[in-house]
Order: sequence, then structure tokens, then C-alpha cells
Amino acid sequence: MKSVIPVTTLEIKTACSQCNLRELCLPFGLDPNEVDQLDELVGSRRKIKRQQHLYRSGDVFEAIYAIRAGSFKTDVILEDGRDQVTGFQMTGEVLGLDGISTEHHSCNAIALEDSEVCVIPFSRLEELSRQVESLQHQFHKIMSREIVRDHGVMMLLGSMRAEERLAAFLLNMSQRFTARGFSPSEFHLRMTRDEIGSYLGLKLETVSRAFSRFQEDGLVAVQQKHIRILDTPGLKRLLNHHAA
Amino acid sequence: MKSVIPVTTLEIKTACSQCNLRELCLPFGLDPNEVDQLDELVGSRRKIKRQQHLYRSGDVFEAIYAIRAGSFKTDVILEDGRDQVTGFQMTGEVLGLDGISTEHHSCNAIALEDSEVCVIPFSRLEELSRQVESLQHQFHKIMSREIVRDHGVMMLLGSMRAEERLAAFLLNMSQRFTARGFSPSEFHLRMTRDEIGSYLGLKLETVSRAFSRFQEDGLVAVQQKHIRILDTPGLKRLLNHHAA
DNA sequence: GGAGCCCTTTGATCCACGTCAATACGATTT
DNA sequence: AAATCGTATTGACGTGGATCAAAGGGCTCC
Repeated sequence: MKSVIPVTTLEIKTACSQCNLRELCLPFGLDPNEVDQLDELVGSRRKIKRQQHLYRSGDVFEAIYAIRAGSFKTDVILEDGRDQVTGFQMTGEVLGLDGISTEHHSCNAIALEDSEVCVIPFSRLEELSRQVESLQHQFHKIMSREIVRDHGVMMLLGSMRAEERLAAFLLNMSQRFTARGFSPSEFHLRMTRDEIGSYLGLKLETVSRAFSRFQEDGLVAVQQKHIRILDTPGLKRLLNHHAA
Repeated sequence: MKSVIPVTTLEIKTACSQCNLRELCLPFGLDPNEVDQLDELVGSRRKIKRQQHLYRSGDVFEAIYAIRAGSFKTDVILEDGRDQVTGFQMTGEVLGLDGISTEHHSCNAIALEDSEVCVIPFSRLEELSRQVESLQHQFHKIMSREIVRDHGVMMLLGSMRAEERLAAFLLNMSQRFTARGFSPSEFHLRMTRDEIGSYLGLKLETVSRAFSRFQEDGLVAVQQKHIRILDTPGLKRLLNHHAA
């Protein structure tokens, strides 16, 4: 060890006010003073290794989690073993909102890669959002956004064909990578074909075939999990120009 | 006009404190004094005739709505005309949460029968829930419940077969009628086969055939929209005992 | 209370996606 | 660098639900 890093430095490094995700996360719309109050509330960070659970269905709900680094999937498992991936979450997105309703989590949250989350004790968040109007509003927006997102997935699952679903998925990923300062056209998927299939209500073989088809048609270049989108308008056309 | 009805009588008749839906609705968990404060906030009621919109996708979001009487469906419509029913709502349930995220509604809410809603101006609800902890918490629970419900629909759409979906739908309806003091086993559906199909990601013919199959198997007695559940355990078995 | 129309049911056929199976690829371990 | 294992691709075939079609039933609105 060459030098001792002051504790304050470490804390500032992980504070909301210094976090480059704050525009996507809970601090959005807060003024600097309010962000400081939020900082105090975010007690601890937690590292989750790839494939490990952040929480499990049935766990007592105590906190929501903001993703600092890495990515997650959430899934629901039925008694008979069938499971459904309900979402993929990226940095700046919030996990755990499902737990508020019953005080217990109703799904599993699993890291797709080594990740880190900010732990936000929920009762303290409610307390602070009674005092800070902009925090309250931003939190409500985040919950509402989740509801709107879910409606989009229902639309996808209920009325789109396989290739449309995959196109919608790729465009959505592209947009979210863009919002995080990454390339809109080239990215690395952290989930398997099976997980994509579960999310899209398809079998992994169907996902794989759809990828191959897109490649043949010059829409994307696929190399395993590495995706390069070659024709964004083409993908969008796939979505909207439906016969019926 | 025979006599003048005092204004107070009318107001008490529609007040949260006098509403028999309050255990299902926003006032749940509030003490009487707090319910009175909520009462003041619920400015007006609005009657919506069958087939009419409570709000449309794109409308500016100003209020959420609690259903006093009747029932609704919400749907999302794609540019190419395809639509997806995202939910059916009954008395005591809250509509409009989708609008918080962008300040505009992202779906349509349409009355399935002549209905009445309580209009809850959202900015005033946020204001009051900064003062009344139990209201804040109940509101968060309602939003979270919506997220959990949506995950259930994703599971249904993503990994169940047609008859399982319909069984899940019927059991869900039964449970919600029960919670409202109606018979668990006999009820009237307010939506068409087409709307059920849209919700369940099936064509109306498939819904109709599944009903017929259930009837043959002695699980339910179906007479158009009138449903009598004859074998609840049988329906539940259909859900859980899946081969794979 | 009758006419019209929407809703529902049922049958016949088709096709998109699931299933089963074999192979190939790539990351990780030793 | 070889061995191993999870992941992905591709092919052949089967099937559940969509589609097309026609007839009957029950609301709704005059």
C-alpha cells in the first residue's frame, strides 16, 4: 500500500451526488441539498456476484435497490417449476418495488454479472419523501414507469410474433444502452438465449432462429452475445408494419 | 321537486368514510380522522357510460380514479391497430397510475358498463400523503400491487397454455368478486370473449373453445357471460400440474 | 316488442412455434 | 494446450392455437 485513502474520499466516490447515474436514478430532479439528504439515507452498498440472488421470492421486504454497476434479471417461479423472466435491469434502475405490496418480495432478483447495488431502506425512503417533494415525485414516477414498462411487455407477449418480439427487445436494449452513454448499435448482451426466450415468451431455439434470420436479412450482426445493429429503421419497420 | 335534499346528505353518501369499498381502496389503514382528510381531497365524482373512455392514451395526466361502481378495461393500441387489453378493473380499484411517469396517460380506460369513479387530483394526493404516513404507505402498496399483478400476467402470457390462462383468469375473477362480497362461484362477466382473448393473448375462438371444454369437463357452467364455477380445485389443478 | 346487429359457438384447415435431436462453439479449468 | 461444460446453432417433425367460414343466439335500440 502506497498511501492511505481517506474514508471521506471513498464515501464521496459512492455518493449519489457524485454518481454519474443520478440522471437515471432516484436523485433525478433533486437539488444538490436534497441529494445530500438522499446520500445519508443510502446506507450501504452491496456487491452481488454473477448468478447470485439479490433477493428471493418470499424474502421479507426491507429495502429497494438502485443498480450502481452490472445488471440483473427478475423472475417468477411457479410451483410446477415453470419460470418467467419479468425483466432485465441495468445501471440506474431500481429493483425491489414488488415487495412493497405485501412486505415480502414476490420475485427473484439475480445478477447477470458481478454487480453492485445501493441499498435504500424503504421506511427511511418513505420518511424522507414525506419531507422532500421532488424525491416523492421522482419515486412515484419510477414506480409508474415500471407499470408502463410492464404494459409494453404484455403487448409484446400478447400480440406480437416471434421476430417482432425480438426486434422490440433489441431496440429497447439499444435505447437503454444509449441512455447510459454506450453505443446504440453495438453492445454485449449479458443474458442467455434461454433467458431472452423466457422474457419474450419464446423457446431458446426460436430466439436463436430469429437472430439468424435477422442476420440473413442484414438487420444485425450477431456473434453469440455480441450484437451489432446494422439497420435500426428495418427493425422498427418489423414492429409497426404488421398486416392485420 | 318535492323536497330539497340537504347538500351534506349527498356528500356523506359519497364520502370515503361511508363507502363500503374503503377496505379495498385508498382509505385502507387510515384512521377516521385521516379518512376525513382524504374525503376533502376527493373533489368530484364522474359517471362514465358503457363503452365510453375515462381517459385516453396521450391525455394529460391530472388525477387518478377510484372505481365507485361498475368496471373498466385498460388497453394499449399500437400504430398498426393491434391492441392489447392490459387489465380489467373492478370497484375499489385504482385507475390512472400509468400517467404519473410521463404526465400523460399511456393507455385507454374504457367502461365495461355504466360506471362511476372518484376523481383524485394527483398533486393534492401527493401533498396529503406527505402529511399522512398511512395514506402514503397505502398508495405505495397500491402501486406495488399493480406491478406484482402485471408480473402475474406476464407469467400467464409467457408460459401458460390456453386453458391454463383461462383457468387463471376465472380463478382471479372469482377471488375478486369474493373480496367484494359476491359469490365466489357464480358471476357475470362484463367483457366480451374478444376482450378476454386480448387480455389472455388468445383469439376469441380459442377462448370460446376453452369455455366449452371446461363445460364438457364439468369444471364450469357457462351461459354466455354468466359463469358458474362447479369445480374450483379442478381449475386450480389445471394450473399447477403441468407436465414440463 | 320486433328488427338488426353484435357476440358466440363450432367446424375445417393451416402455420408459427415448440419439441426433439445432433452438432458446434467458446469460455473456463487444469 | 487439452478437457469439460454450458451455450448456441441448425435441422426435421409435430401440434396448439390462429385463421377462415358459417350458422345460431341474445342484446340493444328503436
